[in-house]
Amino acid sequence: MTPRRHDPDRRERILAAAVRVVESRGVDGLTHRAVAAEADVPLGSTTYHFDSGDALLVAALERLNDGWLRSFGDWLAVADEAPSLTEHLVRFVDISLGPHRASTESVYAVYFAGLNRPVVRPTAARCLDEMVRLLRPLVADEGTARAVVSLLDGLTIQLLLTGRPHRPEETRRWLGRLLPETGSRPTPPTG
Amino acid sequence: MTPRRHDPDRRERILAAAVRVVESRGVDGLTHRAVAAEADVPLGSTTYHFDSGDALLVAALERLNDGWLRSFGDWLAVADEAPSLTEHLVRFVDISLGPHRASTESVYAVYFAGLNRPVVRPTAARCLDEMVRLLRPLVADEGTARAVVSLLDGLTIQLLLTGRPHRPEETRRWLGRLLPETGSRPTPPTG
Amino acid sequence: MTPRRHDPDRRERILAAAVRVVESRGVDGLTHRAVAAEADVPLGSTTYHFDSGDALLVAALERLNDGWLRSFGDWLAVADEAPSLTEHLVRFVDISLGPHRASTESVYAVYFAGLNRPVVRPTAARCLDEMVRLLRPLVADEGTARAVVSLLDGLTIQLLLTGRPHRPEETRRWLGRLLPETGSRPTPPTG
Amino acid sequence: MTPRRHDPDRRERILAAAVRVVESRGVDGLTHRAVAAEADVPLGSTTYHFDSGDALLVAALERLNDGWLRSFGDWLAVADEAPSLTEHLVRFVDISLGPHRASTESVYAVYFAGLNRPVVRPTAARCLDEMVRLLRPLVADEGTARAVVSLLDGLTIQLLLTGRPHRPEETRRWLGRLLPETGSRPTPPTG
DNA sequence: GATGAATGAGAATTCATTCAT
DNA sequence: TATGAATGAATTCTCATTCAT
Repeated sequence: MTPRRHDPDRRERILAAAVRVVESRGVDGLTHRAVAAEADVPLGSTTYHFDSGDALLVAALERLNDGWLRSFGDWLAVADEAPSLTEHLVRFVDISLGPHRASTESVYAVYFAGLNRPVVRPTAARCLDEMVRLLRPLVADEGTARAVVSLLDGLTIQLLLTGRPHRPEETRRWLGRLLPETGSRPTPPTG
Repeated sequence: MTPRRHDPDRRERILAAAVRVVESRGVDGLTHRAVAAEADVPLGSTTYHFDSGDALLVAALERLNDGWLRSFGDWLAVADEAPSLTEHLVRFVDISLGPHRASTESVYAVYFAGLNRPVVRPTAARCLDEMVRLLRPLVADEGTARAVVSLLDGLTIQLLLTGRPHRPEETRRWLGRLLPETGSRPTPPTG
Repeated sequence: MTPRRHDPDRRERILAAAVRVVESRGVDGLTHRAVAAEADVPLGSTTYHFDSGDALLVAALERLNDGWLRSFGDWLAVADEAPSLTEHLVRFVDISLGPHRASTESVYAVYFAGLNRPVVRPTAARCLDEMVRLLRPLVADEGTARAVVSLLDGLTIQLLLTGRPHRPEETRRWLGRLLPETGSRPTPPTG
Repeated sequence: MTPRRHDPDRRERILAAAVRVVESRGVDGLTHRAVAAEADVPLGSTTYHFDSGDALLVAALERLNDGWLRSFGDWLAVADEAPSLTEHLVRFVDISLGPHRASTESVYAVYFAGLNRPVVRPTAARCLDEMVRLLRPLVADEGTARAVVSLLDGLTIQLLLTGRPHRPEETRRWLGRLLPETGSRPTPPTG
């Protein structure tokens, strides 16, 4: 480890390292020690900036979520370039399970952490709520958005766990049932 | 701890204790020591019967799955008493999130443990595949079964994490889209 | 923590906080960090004003002693209003173990900290010597004063540790043996 | 550290080492690490036998007490060889502060620990009660025994802390006031 | 077979202190 | 002068696993 007495971005570098640790070793592998090694920083430095394991965990998972939500938002932002929302989402699943599989696994690991540890539950919940919020303007109502997110989550988890290849035509079939796209514009939110 | 020399059900009791440990402390809390304490058995006894941590983990999660699958299977077995399959599944979600919430949380913890640890991935996959297999005879085809399981999983996880109350009419609405029950009998599997 | 730049009483406030920390968490709980939190002051500020742990410890214990000695002195100052010195001291024990129990425990913690840590030994010794000095004018000679302080200390410690209730008539009985009050005035110090 | 796979007296040796650590470094210096080093045993071995710091502390202090109480008991057992009980106790103080000063300091450190930490309070209380019990048959009543123990404790603490030399004639003077030895045998307990 | 004991690794955490600003 | 940041050393504790009996 290079000694570095004055290092203004220390906290930032630690956090980035924490994310990399989660991505490479899973949520359980996130320890102060692992992060210190990954960030090339003394152990005490990690505990200085994140004084408890929970603090480190929550910060890392928040950042992971942010990245995922940004991707999702960016993707939805160009939904109008696709033939249909269904098609656009099918493609999202495809990418999530293909080139982005690693980060997809990490995000679903956040859900897991949320089930086991009360401290991260808000983080996991925020991720879900935010996905719904991003999807909302493109569909008929909030219930639809929630259902679509549920189906996407359930499908993705199933495919991640069973290792079966993604069959876009299946995804299209079921998403289509939830999103009967009539050609009319989605109803804007009333609130 | 009571000494108990000739104890033919030792292995069985350890396993039952392991399940209780997972249910009460989560997957991360499953350690030889915790199980030994819960089973009122010496530490060495747990390592004798399950010589690695993974062995213990997998055995416990398999058993958890079995319990869950049995519930699911039993529930489906009386599906014909319900007004419709949709209605029957809505009710299942209701129960899962209500009286059975604790064991529901445990089962989803198995899923996500599967994401983090390769050794449990087959266990988690088996659970999903088995749910599909149980549902298959009641729906049009295997794809439908998979989609229904996905939606149920996604919905349940969403409700567990956000803490929102279950709204049966919403669940009914979306399940109904996947299961357009026409009154005709489901197509039997062709295989 | 409220930023507070020009704060002339900073040192004073840190010291007062240190005393509160000793009273609430014991001598072992006295750390720079705990004091910083209690005083609502940055950590660096505590190390600036008290550059070593020993300095902080000694300063806090000195102040604790001062408070105790002031109480003891004030009490003795009105000894002539009591029927006898014995009676007055019995009452002091009563109060020490009753309403003032918390601060009594702290002061005896100072004594014993003196046994463990050479740096505080002078502080503890000063407390004892000062009690003797305060008592001296009211009794026959310095030896008597020392014996009375010894008995009071021994009794108090015994009652604190065993949790037995204070029996004033017992205290009166034994103090009376050391202080055979004949009605004659105490011999003034010869020195 | 010599590896020693099978070591039947391991626990015993750890405990003995713990006592030596308390005697040499004080109660605060008693850590698993220090004990491991002193006992020439791996760290894990100390945590195996005494799984918490409190367990180690209590065990060590109990043993320290036992040694002290044995000395005190042995000393009292030959009280009839002395000119008087007072004289015998004066001599005990003399020895405690002289050749046995180190172990005397340790025992009073147990008192200290009792004030600060609830877990050792019973140990400290037991020491006091046991001293009273040992002394009881030699004096008029239990109150006398308690008073004598109080005075001895108070005196000893005072001398340990102030560093003043023991003045046997003073001790004799005050002990004599509590123990007006009339030559008659002490009243045996009525219980 | 069964198990108490042993062990080494690694976890979180706390801390006094130093240093750069 | 004051202080946030940094750091290295300790501490407790938990654990999976191995081993001798």
